[in-house]
Amino acid sequence: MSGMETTALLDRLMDGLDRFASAMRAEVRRSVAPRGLNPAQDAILRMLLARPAGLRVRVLAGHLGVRQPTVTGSVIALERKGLVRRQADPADARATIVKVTPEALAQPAAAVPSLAAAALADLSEAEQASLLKTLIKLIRSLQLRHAIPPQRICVTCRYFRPNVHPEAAEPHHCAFVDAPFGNRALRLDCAEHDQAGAPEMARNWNAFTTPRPRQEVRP
Amino acid sequence: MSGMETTALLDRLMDGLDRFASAMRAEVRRSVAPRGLNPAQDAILRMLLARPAGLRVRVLAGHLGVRQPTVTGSVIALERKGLVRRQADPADARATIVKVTPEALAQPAAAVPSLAAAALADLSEAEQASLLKTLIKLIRSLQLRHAIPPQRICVTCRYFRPNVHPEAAEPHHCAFVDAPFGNRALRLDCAEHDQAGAPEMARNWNAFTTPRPRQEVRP
DNA sequence: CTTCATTAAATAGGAGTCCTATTATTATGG
DNA sequence: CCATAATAATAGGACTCCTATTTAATGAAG
Repeated sequence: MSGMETTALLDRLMDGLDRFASAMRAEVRRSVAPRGLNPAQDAILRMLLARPAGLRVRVLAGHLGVRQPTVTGSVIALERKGLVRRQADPADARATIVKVTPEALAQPAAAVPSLAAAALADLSEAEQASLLKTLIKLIRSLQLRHAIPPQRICVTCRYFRPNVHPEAAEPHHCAFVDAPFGNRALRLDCAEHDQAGAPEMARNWNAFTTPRPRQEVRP
Repeated sequence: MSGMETTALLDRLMDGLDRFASAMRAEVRRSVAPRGLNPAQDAILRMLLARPAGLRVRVLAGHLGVRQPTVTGSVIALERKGLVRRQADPADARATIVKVTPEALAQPAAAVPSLAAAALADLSEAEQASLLKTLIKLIRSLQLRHAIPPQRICVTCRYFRPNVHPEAAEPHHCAFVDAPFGNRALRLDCAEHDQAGAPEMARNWNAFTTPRPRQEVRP
């Protein structure tokens, strides 16, 4: 506790994250503009590129933290551009499944040198690994609080064996590829992810997508 | 180098930051909505609250990473709500200075318990301090690359004496308040900040606000 | 002093993001 | 079979972003 403590540490952390994130956002906006996209469309596209089987509109909304009609709008814009197509879900005729088109798969990812990436690259290896570990903790926390839907991260994976090689530089083990790995290899959205336990989370994670009780606003 | 290395570490870091930032954004949207604001307006307001003397439209645009007409629009919306007022800059009749009104100052900050803040609070003290230090490094990198305008952070301050107490838990020293402090007290936007050296940065930092050469887009 | 390029902000116009209803349709459980 | 819940689409509105243009003030050069 020092005399310098004029702002809470948490506030400064939020500020810093917000600041860096806003720079990232501005860069994304500029880098996807030549392709005729914008950040929301890019986010949908990136999510779908990692899931060739497609996702329901509702699930997309959950992952992006927006409402269903917002996603519908963006998906329609992407459909007009030929990057996405919608089809009825065979398992439920009410639902729509959104998939990327082969054209979207063919488009190479942005080759724009990102200044945010450059800033991250300036950090030491150790600092990068530690930042990734911290980020994963944060994301996991948000999942447990139902603030965001479950990600396909190592920590929740059936194949994940944390710290089984305590002395090694790569203490964790992935039983799927049967290989040891370290913090710097922890995944955030692994295609081979298999949910371990806690199925009630999967059931509840769309809670935040449902409208909450109407605020009484006095004009 | 492990066999697990399917995605570059930098990509995962960007992903993780993006993910947490998007959750923060969604929370901000929901928490400021009852006040009739939205994230962009909130960002302008927070920036101005830390600078009672007001800022020019252009400077605001630079800090937020958006174009000047965008800020003009948001400021007009805030003016309608009585939270901000515009006045001519006495030093330059072309310029407009935007200031918060006493009403805006009177409004208490959001008391909404933020899940993002809770996730950060879950981290250990050491992890929080290390995250703050990393964020400041990242922001400093972005400044040096002219990706964002100079912040009033300790690292660029005339009063900052880094690591003058090498053995102590609070190794740095602030010559303004004449007190030692540690990484967890590093400031991101200090009202007492006084720019040290490198005045050419202050001159160049609006470079990214000026339109860049027109992209040749073949329709 | 007068021109002229530069700079600051506002304006116009357009695509898209968000929201809250509301509606049409399909699923599901007494 | 029918009430209820769930899925997505639609409508309507405020706002965010952009580019391009206009208006006005500045500052430097002849």
